[in-house]
Amino acid sequence: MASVEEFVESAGLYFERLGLSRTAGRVIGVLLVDPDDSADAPGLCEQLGVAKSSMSVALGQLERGGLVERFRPPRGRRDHYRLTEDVFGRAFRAKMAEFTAFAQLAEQGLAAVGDHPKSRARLEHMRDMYGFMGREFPKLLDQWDRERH
Amino acid sequence: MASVEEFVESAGLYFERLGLSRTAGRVIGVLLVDPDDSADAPGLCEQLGVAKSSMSVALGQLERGGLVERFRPPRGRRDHYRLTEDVFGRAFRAKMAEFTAFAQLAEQGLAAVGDHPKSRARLEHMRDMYGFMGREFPKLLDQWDRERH
DNA sequence: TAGTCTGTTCGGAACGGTCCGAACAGACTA
DNA sequence: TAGTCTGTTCGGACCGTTCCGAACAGACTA
Repeated sequence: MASVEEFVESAGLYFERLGLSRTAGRVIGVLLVDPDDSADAPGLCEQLGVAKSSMSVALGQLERGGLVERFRPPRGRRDHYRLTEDVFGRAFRAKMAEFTAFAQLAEQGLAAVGDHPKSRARLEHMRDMYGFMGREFPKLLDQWDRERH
Repeated sequence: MASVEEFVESAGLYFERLGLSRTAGRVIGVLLVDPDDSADAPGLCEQLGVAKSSMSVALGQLERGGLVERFRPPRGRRDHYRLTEDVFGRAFRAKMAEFTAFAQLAEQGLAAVGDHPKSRARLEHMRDMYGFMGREFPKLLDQWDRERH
């Protein structure tokens, strides 16, 4: 119940629900508990029992998503990967984008629906609520930054 | 760009990313713009071009998730479905649960990892940040309720 | 009771996403 | 230049999910 393997497996599950692939999620799990700050692709393949091609696309996903960054030590031959400084800040900002996207979806609905009062009221409620969250959530992030640093 | 069909299709896409099936998402789209407050299963099948078996499982998902509720008009023979009063409140609360789940994932990591300072610092940061969001987000919902009603 | 209507459950088909091994491209070494 | 190492891309296989049509179960009507 407290082994690193189990944690990595859980992380794979959790991050998969965020839209990542299972492998990408497990990579994040490894990087979270790794005593070193970084890992390299062959090591990750070995540790997770995954082909290097799959690892390549998983790491590409993570890099494009800004969750992981790639670097190469001086005089090194292979890339290393580590979590970006504010992985979690980024994850939260992605959530925020989701809020504004839903507000826009409501706008689309308002543009499409006629002038039925109930429909409009529903969609306006949706727009206002997601808009409110989209505005307030970043403030929460700022508050966290202030209280922490 | 402003037709109801397109809106329903968009809604299907958007809610699919929240973990619903495509069909369930489109059902929500229909219920959002429907001038009446409700729809019945045969009508939804007709409108979305979907088999009634698929509709049955989609509506079951939505009902179990608390997004849609089922009722039967007096002397009626068939069930009707409508969005629950605070669909969006529920959606936000689900997000909140996600936050606390990630805080717990961090706890699991802390229990599994040794005493490597960097690993612990990362995981404690994760735990604290998601914990903070899990505590503060409900307040945001309360604030919204107060300002609105 | 037989017939009709509503909704659920089941087995199989279809689809999208992920994975693997192999081929490939570029950088470095000898 | 030939050989080695690292990382990417490609085609095919696999897996889980969602869908459909059909069979089923329950409530109501005549």
